[in-house]
Amino acid sequence: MSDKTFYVTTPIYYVNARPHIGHAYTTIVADVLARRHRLLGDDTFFLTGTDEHGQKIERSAAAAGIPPQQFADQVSKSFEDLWKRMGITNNDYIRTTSEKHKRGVQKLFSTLYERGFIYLASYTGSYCVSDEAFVDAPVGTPCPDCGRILEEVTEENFFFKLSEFQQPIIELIESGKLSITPESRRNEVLSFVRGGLKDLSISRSSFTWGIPVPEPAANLAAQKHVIYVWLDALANYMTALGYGSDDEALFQKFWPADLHLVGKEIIRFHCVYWPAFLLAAGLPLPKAVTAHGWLLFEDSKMSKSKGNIVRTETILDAFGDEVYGKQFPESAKHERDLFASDVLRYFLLREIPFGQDGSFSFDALITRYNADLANGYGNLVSRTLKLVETGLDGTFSDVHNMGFVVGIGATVDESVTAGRYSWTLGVDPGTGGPDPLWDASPSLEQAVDFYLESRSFSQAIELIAQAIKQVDGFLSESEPWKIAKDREAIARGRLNAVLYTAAESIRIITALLYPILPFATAKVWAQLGLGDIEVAARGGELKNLEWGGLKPGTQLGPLGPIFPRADKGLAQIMSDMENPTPVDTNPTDPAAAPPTTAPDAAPRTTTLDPVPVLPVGGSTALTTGPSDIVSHTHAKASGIFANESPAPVTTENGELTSPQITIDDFAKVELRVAQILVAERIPKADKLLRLEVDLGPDFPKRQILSGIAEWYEPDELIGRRIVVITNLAPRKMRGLESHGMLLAASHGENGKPVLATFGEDIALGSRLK
RNA sequence: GGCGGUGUAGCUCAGAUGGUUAGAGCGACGGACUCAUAACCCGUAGGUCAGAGGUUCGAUUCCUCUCACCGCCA
Repeated sequence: MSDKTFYVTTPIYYVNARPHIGHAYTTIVADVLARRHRLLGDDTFFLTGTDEHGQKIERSAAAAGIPPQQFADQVSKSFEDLWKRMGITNNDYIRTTSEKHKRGVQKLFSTLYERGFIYLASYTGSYCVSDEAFVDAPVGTPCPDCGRILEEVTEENFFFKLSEFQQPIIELIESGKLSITPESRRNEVLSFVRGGLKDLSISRSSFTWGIPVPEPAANLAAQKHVIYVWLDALANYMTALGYGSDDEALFQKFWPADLHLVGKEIIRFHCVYWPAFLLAAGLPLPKAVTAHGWLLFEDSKMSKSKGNIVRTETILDAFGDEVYGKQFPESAKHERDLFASDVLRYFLLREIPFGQDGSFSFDALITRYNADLANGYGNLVSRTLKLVETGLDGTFSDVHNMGFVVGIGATVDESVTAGRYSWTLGVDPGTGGPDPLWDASPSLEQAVDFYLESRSFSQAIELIAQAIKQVDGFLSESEPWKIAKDREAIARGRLNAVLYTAAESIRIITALLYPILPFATAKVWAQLGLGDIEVAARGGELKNLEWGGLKPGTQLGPLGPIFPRADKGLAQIMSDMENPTPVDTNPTDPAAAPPTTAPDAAPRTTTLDPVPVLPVGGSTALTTGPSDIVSHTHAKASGIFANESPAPVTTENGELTSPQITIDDFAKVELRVAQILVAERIPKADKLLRLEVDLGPDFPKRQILSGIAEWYEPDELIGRRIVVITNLAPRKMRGLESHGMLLAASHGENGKPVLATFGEDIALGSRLK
């Protein structure tokens, strides 16, 4: 093990939302880097975890009717469980509700206070509950960030003297002491800081779900304060290492971090606030912050309100069971998970130029998998090793090189823009020896290393993919299957040479792919007869790769498919898993169903989670962006809400409401008792609220859109028992589907709705008749 | 409104400090092979390099403007 340490972090994920593919993306990137550094021999620490404090969590927990800690425990566990399923190799899992963390945060706060960077002051302004921040926009208007209505809040708060750090931070960034990538993000941060920094409020007294401001500062304030969630959250990077605890050994060893991986939406917190806190506290600063883009589903941003969030579990289950499980019916679930995780890792890193927003779709995932992994890498391994098995009895007699040079045709120079290189194998059918010209070239490994270090994952993989194609092409040209039919000794020597060249190339390629495909490369490694790839990684066998590592006499392991082809139908399966058909208790006459009229129909319909879920309040997750900005192409709120409106104009089908009906007509309407679990505004929709309602254990939870936003605040609705028409045909509004409507009386001139409710206790799901 | 970015083959994207026929992968079509996971290999796509103007012997690559989309800030 080298003396070098490497400390990489993901953001800690906010437990307001359950994990989705965006979280997995960040975590995968960190895992790839951690694995790469471990195999290089660096003493590596990889941290992830969850961010659990704040008003949003407090409110979501209240909505769920459970204490915040219990709420946080449940969601945090869902993240941790997912990382385990995916074989993520984080060294620790930090939770901001842990005692260790709380003490560390209080120490940081105290340090800042003692050093004179914190003062108490009163402030009145527009406050966004969702973002937990004062916002520079009028009270009552939507938050420019997330679209939720701003509230006026007056608070006596502790402030951090951020304004004193403008110059130091500019210098820090310009000098490169703090590296920010991609370049565009760096420029954004710089221009933000140049625009001036205001002192930052770093405490809250309007809620209690947070870490208390410690003595003696706390004594200054009339009320109890909790520490601002961002100060709380950012400190995790140190508290996980024991900062502020009795044992700071890890902190001494690994701090400062080599790399904070973040989503582009939280770059400012990491590149301005965080360095300022550390400068003020007199602590070393992280070396680099790298921001990645967002994952779009097909072409639109994933968001809860659009219902197009892809859950990682869907991919694990679908690829694991439908692809791997079909090929290996006896395989354990854990093995399937790891296989599917590899597929996702490969896709995200290969398909998306790192730093940019990337498009995710099930079709693209399957296409990429089949083309690169099944038909490419997997097939190459398969055809090569089967020939070795049948033609050479599974072993080689000697090291050969049919003119393959594991080099590239350009000098790797960090000043050179990424993307200039292509890997060229110096195939020399004549001499069979490496072309001396190539010897001076950087190796494929060096080139891949360069790209990985610069976080150009797609280019690193592309280079490897080219190598795979080259070897495949070499095999096709050399036609070893024809040589194998000739039993002459000379032919046998040539067969040895051809197949050794291919197999050794595969070994090198496999070693390079290990951080990206830890599960699949382990299988290939074993098939090559090289044993356990994890052992090889720890033993330094996956670095400084040189030709000849595959020793003559090594017997191949048992062969078998690595990447079974995925059927195109898998896309539909995954899509269905994300969009379970809503259970209609009364099947609707299709002819009566109104057409889906939303002009801007979202690519996918809304999601009603098929498994019992925690109700979730807001919609912002750390890595997915400040939320659900509805595209401007969405139509303005209009008459399509008529069916939701209390105004007695028309029904869903446009019938007048006045004519008499029979008891049979009434019997067609299914009314049931429901409880509102989640209520939230839909960005840029003035009238519409999105509700999730519980109809008791016999029915799935469902989403209802209701045009009552002008009269009801979301929070006052949560927990209320209401009446819902459950067999109304689903209707799509603003890209979301509404499955039913709620009953309300119209009141007064402007038709203010009053929700129908009950004076007595009543079981959820009970039918009104 | 200010600053910045992006706009290249059906799709996803490379690329050029300005210069012979603008590239790759995927998809599609044709062919070949049959060792391999119906895979691999070879060939085919004629795209006004968003639009207009300018600089230049010459621009898709530089400059200006326009349009579209996006980001940061206000």
